[in-house]
Amino acid sequence: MRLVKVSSRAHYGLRAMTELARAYGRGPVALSEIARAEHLSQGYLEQLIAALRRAGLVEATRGAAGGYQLARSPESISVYEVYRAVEGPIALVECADDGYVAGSCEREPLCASRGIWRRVRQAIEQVLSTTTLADLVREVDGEGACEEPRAGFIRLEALQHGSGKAMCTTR
Amino acid sequence: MRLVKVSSRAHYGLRAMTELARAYGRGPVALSEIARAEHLSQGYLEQLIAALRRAGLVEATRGAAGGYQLARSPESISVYEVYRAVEGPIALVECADDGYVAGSCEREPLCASRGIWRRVRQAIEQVLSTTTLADLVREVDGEGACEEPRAGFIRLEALQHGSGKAMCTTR
DNA sequence: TACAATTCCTAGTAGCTAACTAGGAATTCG
DNA sequence: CGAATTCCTAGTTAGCTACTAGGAATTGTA
Repeated sequence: MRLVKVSSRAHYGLRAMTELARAYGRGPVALSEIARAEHLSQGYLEQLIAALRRAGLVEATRGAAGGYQLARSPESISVYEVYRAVEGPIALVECADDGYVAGSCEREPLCASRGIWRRVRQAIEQVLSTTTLADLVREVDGEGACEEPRAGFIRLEALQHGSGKAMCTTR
Repeated sequence: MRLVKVSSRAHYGLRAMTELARAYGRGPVALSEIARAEHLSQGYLEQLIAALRRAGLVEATRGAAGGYQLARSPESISVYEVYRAVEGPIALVECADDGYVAGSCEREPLCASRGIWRRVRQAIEQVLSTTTLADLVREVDGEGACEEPRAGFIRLEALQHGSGKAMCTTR
């Protein structure tokens, strides 16, 4: 019963990236820490962060005391980039998507429903590409959230012991 | 590999509605005719149009020579109404959706990813609710498409014998 | 009055895929 | 050396979307 939905890949991937944005400039953060802070499965997160790494958005440091950090500043990474890295291009309906070859649907010239999906897609892309990780973090943590590193991982540690309340999940 | 996608319910439902918009003012159109024109499964379409009827968007005439017609003019029916009728409210991520009860996610105060999904949802709703069936049909059929009923079901008949090319489907 | 064409309703089903889990190899710090 | 990490690939499972099937009720037409 849900028409347009966001997969957990995108949701989790973005959540991981906001954690890295918060820790920007403080060296690598281990995946276990992110998983704990965001209450996500570490194994699953591994796959998502691998995609983010391949896209050049995060850098990994292997071995003990290793972890991940943003490859660029939070101000320069848009949510759209994160989205594409973990999910690929937005695919609403094939005939209104990016790779669509004009004419491959014979109904095309008379199809009255195509136009709207194109516009919806563009609206989504617009919002995603004009918002950066820094925007998201600032929105919640307040001004200066990304600029001046505070002592320790305040945000990360704050939520460690869940109260049993529901977490944000896809479903 | 698709992050945001439109279900076939919405896509098909909208396509059926654009056909009804084209036939507006000419009496009921049988489902078999719509199914043929849009190359959709009639049985599946039955379920979709039932939802549209319950939502008060179409009216049914039972019995022989029966069929469906728009309950209101194409100018007064937004795509958003169609969407909601067949799919329910837009549900991107539970914590950013309509029925979300503030505070039910304990991460809420620190969650930096919520904001963006709310904005994406609003952008989608904006596009959907400012576009009417008449807009869609006019876009494709040209000016006057919905105003002056032409003779016969030109548009409906035009595509009856498929050339074997791929049709617009969800996948 | 039959019958053909339609709407209406419910239940089932099959295949896909998202969301994980498992297991282990490679790397690096202490 | 060993603990902690990243890295990689191959399952697995449960849910859901997109149907199909079957039949009852309604109504214009011959």
